[in-house]
Amino acid sequence: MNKILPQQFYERDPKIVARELLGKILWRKTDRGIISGMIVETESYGGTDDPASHAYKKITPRNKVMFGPPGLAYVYFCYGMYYLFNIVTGKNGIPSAVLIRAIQPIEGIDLMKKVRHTSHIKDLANGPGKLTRAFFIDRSFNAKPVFSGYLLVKDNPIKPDIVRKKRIGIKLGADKLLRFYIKSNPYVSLP
DNA sequence: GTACTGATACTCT
DNA sequence: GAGTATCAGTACT
Repeated sequence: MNKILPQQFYERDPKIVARELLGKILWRKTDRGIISGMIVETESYGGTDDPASHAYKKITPRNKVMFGPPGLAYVYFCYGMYYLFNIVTGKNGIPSAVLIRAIQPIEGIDLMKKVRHTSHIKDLANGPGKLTRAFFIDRSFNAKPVFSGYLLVKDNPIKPDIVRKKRIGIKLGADKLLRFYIKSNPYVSLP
């Protein structure tokens, strides 16, 4: 069994954490079974110099988790239908987070197919809104740690080839190279 | 195969 | 009251 990544893993610059999270395992226990997958795509948000970050302007009730201690989940509701799953990084008081954008399914594929109403494995979690549905993630996970409980990130010894690209779906700060994904992996959301 | 549009509800101003 | 770190379906070529 792979080791759970410790809280100190997240207590670093979000750009480093986003890169090192690639290839790691996202693990979820539900009352309908175990779900797991490899993280294949992430984006880094944060610092006070990133205009795309929710925490760019000031602290609000919604984004206060980003200012808190590292290793907590930041689940954000967007476009009326979708939850986006982030992990808070950096030291306590510094607002930053890593958005998990895509997962390669490993365990619980049949369960994901039922929830997602598709039989295409590639479409199960190749996008931030899709993966939260496939993993049963909702707002109740906001501010919950990812190093204990029913939603965990585990270590994985592989060393993937990493590509660095522009971020997706945002307006401000869109040209920053803060999106990372595993090279030639078919499960990323966009090439 | 690609391009465009509507759905939808929560949060901050 | 407006904007949003998106997805899926429809309409084309």
